[in-house]
Amino acid sequence: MKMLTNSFKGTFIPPPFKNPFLFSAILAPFHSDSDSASHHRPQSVFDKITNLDDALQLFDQMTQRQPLPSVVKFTQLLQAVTKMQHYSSSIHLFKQMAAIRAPVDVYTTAIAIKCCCQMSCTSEGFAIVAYGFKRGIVPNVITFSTLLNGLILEDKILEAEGLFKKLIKEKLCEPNVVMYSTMIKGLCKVSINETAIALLRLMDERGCKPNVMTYSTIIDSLCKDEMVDDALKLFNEMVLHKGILPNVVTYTSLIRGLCISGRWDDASKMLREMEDERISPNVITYNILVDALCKEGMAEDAEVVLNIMVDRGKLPNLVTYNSLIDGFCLLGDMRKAKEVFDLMKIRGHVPDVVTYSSLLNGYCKKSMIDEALHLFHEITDKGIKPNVVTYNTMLHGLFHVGWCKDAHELFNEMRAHNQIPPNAYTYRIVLEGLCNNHQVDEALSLFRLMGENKHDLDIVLYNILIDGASKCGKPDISMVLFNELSTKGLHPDVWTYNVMIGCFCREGVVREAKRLFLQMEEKGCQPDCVTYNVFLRGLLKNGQHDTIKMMLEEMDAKSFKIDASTCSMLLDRISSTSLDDSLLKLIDYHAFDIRASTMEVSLGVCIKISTETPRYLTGKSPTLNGRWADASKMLKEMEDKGISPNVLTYTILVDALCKEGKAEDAEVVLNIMVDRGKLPNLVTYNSLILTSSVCEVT
DNA sequence: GTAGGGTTAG
Repeated sequence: MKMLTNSFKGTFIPPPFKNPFLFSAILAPFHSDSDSASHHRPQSVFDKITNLDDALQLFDQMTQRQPLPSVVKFTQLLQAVTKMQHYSSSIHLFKQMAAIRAPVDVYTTAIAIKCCCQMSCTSEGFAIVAYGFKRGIVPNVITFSTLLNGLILEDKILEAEGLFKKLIKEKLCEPNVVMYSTMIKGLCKVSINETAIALLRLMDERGCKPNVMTYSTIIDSLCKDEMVDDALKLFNEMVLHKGILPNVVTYTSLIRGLCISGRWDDASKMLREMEDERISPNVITYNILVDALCKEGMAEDAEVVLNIMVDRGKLPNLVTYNSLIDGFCLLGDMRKAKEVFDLMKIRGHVPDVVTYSSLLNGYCKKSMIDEALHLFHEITDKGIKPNVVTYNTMLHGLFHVGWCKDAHELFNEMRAHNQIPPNAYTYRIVLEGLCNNHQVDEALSLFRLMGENKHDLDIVLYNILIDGASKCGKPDISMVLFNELSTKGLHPDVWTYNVMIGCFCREGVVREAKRLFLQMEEKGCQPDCVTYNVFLRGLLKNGQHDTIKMMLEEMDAKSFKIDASTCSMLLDRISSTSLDDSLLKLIDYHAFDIRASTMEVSLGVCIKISTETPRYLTGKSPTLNGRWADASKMLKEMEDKGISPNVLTYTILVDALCKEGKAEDAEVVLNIMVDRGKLPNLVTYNSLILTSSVCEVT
């Protein structure tokens, strides 16, 4: 709080009113003793205050009046300042009121407490309660709800729960629907949805009826945790059993939940349903659709949504444009991204750090490093403060093109200024960047330095290093790191095991890989699809064919799919007759979705460099479904980098084209690969044959 | 006459 007050320690020199008309309007009630004209006034003249300077000057006038204006006038002024979100000013005014013994009551203190809470200083809010006590102000359910909300905003859920229980136990106030809803929000914030629902039941039992906000809070939380079906169940209960009408927020949460679960049809049904109920989607609803479509690589569809919203009179805002720009950047379509960028400026929106970070990401992704660096400097020139995401994006871009020295300098700049401290992602990007550029030793020494600085040494960083060391031919480092996990109190996760199994297989120590494979299950870490694929490739590579059949059967039982490179290896071994071709039956070609996830794995090198970049930052995996333009660009990019496509690369293209019904194009690719001296293999022909036979039947 | 809770972006 000292910090807050310090910024105000100078004397108050009220600036001239920006709006003289407003000045007289506000002062009018104080000049006349008669209130006869009061019913012609709007509800409160304080509503008319639109800027802080006017409010501060008015406050100054009020404090000089004799006698002082009523507590209500002061409270209204304080509320006006608070509504403008000038929380620190509100607190300052409240303190001035206290200093001059201006009247305060339970309403005034509630506003001041809210301001403290909004500034993440809930403890100051409690101090105000104590101050109020001294002046005979008894906190009520609103005061406590505000404090409860403050603790939740600060992520102090346990303390919030403690306060909530104390209030009930000591009968300090009777919780009402707002207080219950606030506590429910806190529980939802840490994803304890079951407890939140239990509290919903409890309040009902205690005779406090939940309302649409209470339900919406839980529905939203379930949606965020991708438990949309549970959310829909609760939605039905609310509407059908409790007769509570959903509103735009309820629908918006559900639509978002359906979108993130990829349930586009259901999302559009829900949109129709809400419109049938005559609830208009608002800007947020539309923005969610725009954003979800962009994240799925459907920026063009998102643009259609944007135009629909304009048609319906809902003006897109900064968030809308930022999502769309990001969407086109993700697609690598910088021309469209720039087009939207220009459009938003024409329509009067000022691009912010998010806008610029997206564009930066787009340039980095396309290896347009000069453009990226130019933009990076332009951001500061425009007076926009780059944030940690901006820096992370730039760092990622520099590593991606192998400019390790520049990346290192930028990283040092971040650390030196301490204005923008690196976060967990920064360290991931830097360590991974160094490893990808064969600088494992640098990565390792940086990592050790971080340990001294007591940075979060999480399992993800270990995974990056273990993998990096192994891939750079330093398996001994991988082993050391893996073995020290337990001394750091860290538990290997499925990634760690996958990386280590891959490491042992690479080194030809299949026995050790197998030991880990068995160990992970014992330790409660279930092998995933990647584990099986990695291990299977290890077995194939090292000629250990005896357990392969069993592995394939296990994968089948768990519905894990074989990825492209495993499949290719397997077929290669079968065709070279060292493996029983009855195994072919175990490879389900129809289930072999080579287009999307497999493509990522097989084109690993390229994808790592480019497509994964933005998704990596958001923690989601890329989807390349139907992104032909991108695929072809990627092919060009890899050729530009001197990486020749191999049989697998071509086969993926052939298969993807076949699955899209473009068998003729696939045949062209087949001819190209032959021309370039890459011989089509069994999978290549199978893809083509499968398509032709389907065509003939239908 | 004056106070509290739920939905969107990198």
